[in-house]
Amino acid sequence: MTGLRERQKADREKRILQAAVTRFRAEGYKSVRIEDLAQIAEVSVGTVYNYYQTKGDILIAVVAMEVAEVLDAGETIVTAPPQGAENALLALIFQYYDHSLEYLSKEMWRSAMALSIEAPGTPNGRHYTDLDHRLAAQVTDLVTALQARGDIRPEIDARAFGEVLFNNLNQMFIDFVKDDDMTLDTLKARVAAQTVPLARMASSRA
Amino acid sequence: MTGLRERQKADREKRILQAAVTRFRAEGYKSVRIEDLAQIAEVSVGTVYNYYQTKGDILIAVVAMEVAEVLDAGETIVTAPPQGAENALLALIFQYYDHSLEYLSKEMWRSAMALSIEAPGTPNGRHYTDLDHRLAAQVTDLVTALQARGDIRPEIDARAFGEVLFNNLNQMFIDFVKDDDMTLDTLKARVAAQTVPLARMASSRA
DNA sequence: GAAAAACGTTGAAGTCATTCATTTTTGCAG
DNA sequence: CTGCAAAAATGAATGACTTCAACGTTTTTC
Repeated sequence: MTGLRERQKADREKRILQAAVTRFRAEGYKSVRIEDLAQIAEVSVGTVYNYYQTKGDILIAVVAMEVAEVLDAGETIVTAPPQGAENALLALIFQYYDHSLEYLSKEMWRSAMALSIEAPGTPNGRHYTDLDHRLAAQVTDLVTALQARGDIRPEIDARAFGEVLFNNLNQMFIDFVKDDDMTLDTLKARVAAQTVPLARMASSRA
Repeated sequence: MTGLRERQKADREKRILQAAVTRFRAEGYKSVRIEDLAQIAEVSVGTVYNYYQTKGDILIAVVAMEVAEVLDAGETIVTAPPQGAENALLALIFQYYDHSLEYLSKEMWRSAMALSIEAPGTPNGRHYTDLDHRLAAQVTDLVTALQARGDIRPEIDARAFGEVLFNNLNQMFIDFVKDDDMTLDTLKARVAAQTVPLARMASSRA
């Protein structure tokens, strides 16, 4: 059933994406030219644009793979969160952070974030924003789970609280990727300093 | 003391900036070409680059004017905050938001934000980040003032709490400018829903 | 199996930010 | 007023993304 044409198509797309993953990390998203990717993937420049609408699209495709893994790993924690609001929330957040640089460099994150803000209406912009929303939803899910279990006070608005937590961890991550010198440990320490008091305030037994 | 050369220089810079303010709002930052600005300001393309390092520089100059006003207006609130943590915090936040679209369009905000994330090391990127930090500091200042006055519990870490509040209002503002259809009222309602519970939790009398 | 249709590929051309060698203007000394 | 040095303006050239009309290849039809 897989005609030659179809196979070749899948092949080309894979080669282009593979080239992007490798080169973007090694040389930086900005420095890599479409022509470079085309050459490595053994297609023409025009063909790259048949598979991806813009250069940014290629980056978002790479980011999406990473975030999918992060969401997956997060699901494990949401399903069986560690004891106590504080531990559970930090576990999820730290897992996000630990995963974040596995396939992407800080420069790639910066470019992807800039893209999603600059062009929110484009497919890639919307895609990235959607991934963001899913992460936010996961944090809210965890809050809800903790509430159901009695670790967080029932009168707290899980949605609002989850959003605040996510917005904070996200913004802190932006600060992190903006500063090439900041380490993951520094990021974690700062976010912990912000999150722990909130978690305590929201905890059932103050 | 103002030689001809100096006067002409100031004149040209003003003309370029004025052209930018007008055109960026009317046509969007992206759509306006340097050549357009040069034409309106009656200088050459090269000259524009004598006054501003990049196109982004020009945008940041415009943003800086706006944020300067916002900070100024904010100072008034920090100096004499309304009664109660909740009222005071929302007053500051809403003032930020109400000011935000006075000179800048959503598209301009998006471009400026994208710029600061994408190129954090450049002068304009640093400039924008600096403005952000000053806004965050102002929120923290307000928290401190409220604490000193007894509206917020003394054991709360003003720095951490202020940062969380700012990160949240900032991220929500990003969501706002990313969505051309979202109104200021919707933004305010959402942020209020997130901020009020936090303010209550932090308030001296629960 | 050949012709036609459908689908993809190609790379040259277009656009725009940015650079830089050259030219022009200004300030100043004699 | 003239000539010169410093400062600034100029716009053609460069480099990168993106588009598109022409060409090739696969699939379908008869």
